[in-house]
Parts: sequence; C-alpha cells; structure tokens
Amino acid sequence: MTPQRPTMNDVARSAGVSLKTVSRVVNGETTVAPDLAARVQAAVASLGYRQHLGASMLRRNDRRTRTIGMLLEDVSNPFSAAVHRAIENEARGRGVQVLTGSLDEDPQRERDLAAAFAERQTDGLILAPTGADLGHLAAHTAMPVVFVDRTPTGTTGDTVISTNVSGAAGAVRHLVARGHRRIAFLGDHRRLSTARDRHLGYERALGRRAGPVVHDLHDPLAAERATIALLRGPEPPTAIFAAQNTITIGVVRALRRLGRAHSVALVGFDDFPLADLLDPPVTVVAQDPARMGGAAAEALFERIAGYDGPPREIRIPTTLIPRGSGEL
Amino acid sequence: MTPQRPTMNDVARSAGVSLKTVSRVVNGETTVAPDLAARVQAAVASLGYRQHLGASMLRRNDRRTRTIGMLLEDVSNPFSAAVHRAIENEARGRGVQVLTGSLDEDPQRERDLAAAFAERQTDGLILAPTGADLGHLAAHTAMPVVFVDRTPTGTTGDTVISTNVSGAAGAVRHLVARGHRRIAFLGDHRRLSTARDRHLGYERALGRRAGPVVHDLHDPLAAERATIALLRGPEPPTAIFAAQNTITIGVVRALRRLGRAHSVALVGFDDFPLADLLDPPVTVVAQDPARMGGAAAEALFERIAGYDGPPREIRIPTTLIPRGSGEL
DNA sequence: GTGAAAGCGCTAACAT
DNA sequence: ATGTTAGCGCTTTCAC
Repeated sequence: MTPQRPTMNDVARSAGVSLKTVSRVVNGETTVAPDLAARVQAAVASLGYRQHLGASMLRRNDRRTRTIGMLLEDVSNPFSAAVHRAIENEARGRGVQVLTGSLDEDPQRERDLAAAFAERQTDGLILAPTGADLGHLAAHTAMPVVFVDRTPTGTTGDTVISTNVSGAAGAVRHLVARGHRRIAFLGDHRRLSTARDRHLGYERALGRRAGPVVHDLHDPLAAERATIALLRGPEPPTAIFAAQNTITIGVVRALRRLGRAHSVALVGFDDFPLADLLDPPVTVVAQDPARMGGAAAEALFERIAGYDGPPREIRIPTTLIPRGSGEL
Repeated sequence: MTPQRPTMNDVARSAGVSLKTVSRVVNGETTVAPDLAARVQAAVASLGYRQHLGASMLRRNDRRTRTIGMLLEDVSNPFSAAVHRAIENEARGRGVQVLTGSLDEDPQRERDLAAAFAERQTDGLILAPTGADLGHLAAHTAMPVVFVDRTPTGTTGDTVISTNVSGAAGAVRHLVARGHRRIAFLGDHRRLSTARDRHLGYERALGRRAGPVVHDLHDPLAAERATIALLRGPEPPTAIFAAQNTITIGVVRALRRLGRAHSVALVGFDDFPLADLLDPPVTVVAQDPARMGGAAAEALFERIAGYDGPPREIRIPTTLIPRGSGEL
C-alpha cells in the first residue's frame, strides 16, 4: 500500500484539464492559457508530481536521456577522480547526469559496462580504454564515444590525450642537462598507449644512450621492487624517469628505504598531491586532468548535438615542475 | 538516415516468432522450445539487438532501473573517491550502475540532484548530506535514501558514520599522554555533524582544559592561515588536533613554513595518501572509507529489496595510526 | 488554444 | 509452449 507516485493523468484530473495540457505546461510550452497553466501548476505542486523521464524519452523525438556514461581506470585514483570531476562540471550546466564505472584494466568489464550503459540509453560515453580491441563499440551506434587519456585500439573517435611523447622527452632531457647519463625508465603496461608514448619520448631524448628499461609495472609495490633491483644491480642508474604516478610513489619509497633519496635523481610523469611536501620534493611532468576531462566532455556534447566531422585528436600540454628531486 | 536500433519486433519478424517469444528469450525464461530459442538468439545476434531498459522498466512490475544515485561532497577528494569506489564494488555484483554527483556543500545542488535522480527513477540514493534540512527528500517516496559520513537533518534513515566522538577523543588523549596541555582544535563547518562530533570528542578528552578552537575552516589554505595565527599568538599551542584531512594538510604546510614541524605535535582526523612519507610522518585517526561505502551500499540494497525496519545507525570504527607527528 | 487518439518498446495478464 | 491484447507514462499527430 505504498502511496503511488502521481502521473500526468492524476494531475490532469485534479486540475480539470486534459492530459495533453499538463504535458504542455510541464514542458514549458507557451501555448497554454494563463489560467489553465496556473491551475496545472497548482495541481503539480499539491500532488508533488514529478515527470517520469524514462517514459518521456521513450516517446520523444530526440530520445535523449540527458545522461552520459564515463568509464575510467579507477574512480578512486587521483587522476581519474580529477577527470571525473571535470566531466561532471561540464555536464552540470547542461542538466546532464553522469553514470560512472571503473575498469581496473579489465577488457571484459569495459565491454560489459559499455553495453550496460547503452541498454540504459546514455546519450554518449567517455572512455579511458583498457587497451583491448574496441570493435564491440560499433554495436552501439546511437552512443557517441570520446576517448580520454589513451588512444583507442580497433576503432576511432575523438581522443583527448596528454602530450606524452614530448612531455616524457622533456623530462629526460631535463635529467640529461643535469649531467645524468645513466637514466632508467620505469613504465606501466606496454599495452597502454600512454606507456608506449612515454617510452618513445624517453628513447627520443636518449637515443642509443638509453639506460635500463623496466616495463609492465602497475602498482607502487612493483615499482619499489624494480627500483631496488636496479640500484643493487651491476650498473645502477644515477637518475630515474617514472612514467606514471603510482610508479613514482613506489620509486620514492624505494629511494627512502635505500637512503638514496638525495643521491638518485627522479622525475615522475603525472603530478600527485603532496609531491611538494616530500623530501626532496618530487619533480614531475604534470598533466592537466581537469582540462582533459573538460575537453572530453565538450567534445562528447558536440557529438551528441550532432557534430559529424572526422575524429579529432585533442592534445593537452604537460608542464615540467622542477621541485628538487630532478635537480640533484 | 541513421541505422535505427532494432526492436523486439524486428527480432521477432526476423526469427519468425511472436514478439512475446523474443521477450521470453531475452529475459531468460525457460518456457521456450529450444529450437525457437535458438532462432531468436541467432536473430538477436545478427541484428545486434539490445534490450531497451527504459521501456522494459516502464512496463515491468518491479519497476527497477538497476541504477542508484550517489551524492558526495566532491568525487575528486580522496575520501569521497574511496567511498565511491566501494559503492561501485557493491553495485557491480548486482548488475547495478551508479549515477554520481558532487555537492560542494551546496544545499541547492543537493535538492536539485536528488530530484534529477528521482526523475530518472534511480532505485535508491546514497547521500553525504550538506547539513541543510532534508525535508524535500520526502517527495521521492519511491527512492530509499541511505546517509553516509554525516547524519541527516530534517529526516531520518539508515546512516553510516565513523566513530567520530570516540576517535577524536582518542586522538586528543594520545596527545595528552605525551604531555601536551595546550592542544588546539581546528575544525570544519560547524553545520556538519562530523565537525560537531569531532569537536565533542575533543572537549570530552580535555574538559575544562580545552585549548584554542577554530571552526569553519574548509580548505588547506584557511587551515594554514589559522595555524600560523595560532602559533604567532599570545599563548601558542604545543599540539594541534586537525579534525579533517584537508585541514591537516594545511597545518602541515604551516608548520613547515614556520619551521615548527618537529616542535609542534599534530594528529589529523582521516588518513591521506603519503602521510607516512612526510617529515615527520603524520599521525592520524584513520577512517575506513571503503568500509563506509560498502556498508552504505549494502544497507541501501537491503532497503531496495524491501527491508522495512527502523532507521539504523552503522558506526565504522576509526584507528589511531601513530607515525611520528603526534609523538614528538 | 485545447483535446482525442495513436504509439514509443516493452512486459503482464490472459488466452489458446 | 506460444501468441494476443492491453497498457506502463508520456509525447506526437492531427483534429477541433
């Protein structure tokens, strides 16, 4: 015996008008006589009527749910969380809500969640791809997709990425200019375009003089172990370029443990909170996740509005922030 | 001339069966002859058919959208982000998606977003209240609400909170046990139940000997300024209890600037990433945001499933983590 | 300016 | 086991 939520019909009966008149008032059409409109408003207020957006969109011509989907690596990591917030900010002004999901680098979840969003008729999707083939997205023709942080595999679309190659090259050149010759690269899964691009920048900066390279690190612990192994190895590097923020943190922990924080230089890709309060403060190539999320959302809303040009690549510049660890 | 998304009718025609048979197959009912089912599956696959969840829920008896809403202070702050992730994890196993929003302490946004979610027929809502009156939630009778992090004003419901009073009291007693007698309290907006409760714990631990108290700080900068003012004041505290993580960070910055990081003790409420890598490492009363989010989601899904008991208060214990700054 | 009828894509209830 | 009819809450179309 729950009190049923009132429908337009209830409002119409209560106001003594036709259903259609209520619909007109609720949708702000101006072709309703003022007195009728007032009666309808009163009935809406007294019954606590709220439009049923699902039913409305079902019949409507534009078929918009005013909802978009967002799939990132992990909503709880600072980079993803900042992107998320920026997307929300763009959506807010448009009265659009955001469905979110974390992929944890799992292509299966990527497929399932994209499908779950499509079943819910989200107007569009912003996706940080896991690196797996995205051919399955073609099934959801009504849902434009914009990629963020990483370039897609097996499909195309507007893509918002950092200037990974030049940013990484700049970081490494910064170390070279400080006299370092043996500079290690610690990187994320090679499957990811970000890891590949940052490695490419590293190689461009060093050429044949490239130092030890460790790939496929993905959490601080793995990075910490890799760092320790490198520094205890036969030809220890004098500087380290960490291609991702979780890796940077692992390297910091390792240098601390070995008491080498002030003797081995470090530059990390992607800034992180409190990097300036560590000892030494950590030099980073900062990305601009807020701008990335904002640009991705803007591009998506253009697509939703019907823009039909060729796929665009939007490159967000990175900034080297020298704080100390890279200037030893 | 977009290729229209196929409907059940298209599938039925293509498979040579009735619409209802397709519905049965799609919904996994077992009362369909194997050969017909196979034909339907084939047609579904070849047309790329996907169920329209909105239309389905409109007609269905249970009227579930398999979507919940989540409104936190700011999805990009680490505490909210961890709660978010835990909620997502609970939802994931149930095939439920999560709509998210940031309130920025704005009661207007709280009202608007709750209404926007209700219009979208979310099955329930998890809310970290801004502190304003929540009487408006009564309008959305079909949407159960569970509160997280803060207790609600003007309404009741299941609430998941940290043991704020005892956690704060424990932190302050920890400082007292180290010999501190002049202990300052730096807190968030008094409107918030968390700020009030932590202040209460502080007072319980100190009684009449309570030190200087500063309320209504909300960002690191305000906390930094307040700390500097206190330490330059007539009777500077020997220890500081920071009642929130953004405040803690502001205090750390202030102590650094004044060169007092090793002479003024600090305990913060709520842990934060890299607290252990600062100098000195920051002693905190850690909350368990993951457990809070998980408990809130569990409670909500029980309500959605029809549980109708009285409002529950679920208290998640805090843990004092001595790292150095509180043991000077 | 207002309303009646049709129907969006789907499932419930009731046949057969 | 399969199909038919009605209708969820709403907007469209078209008549008045």
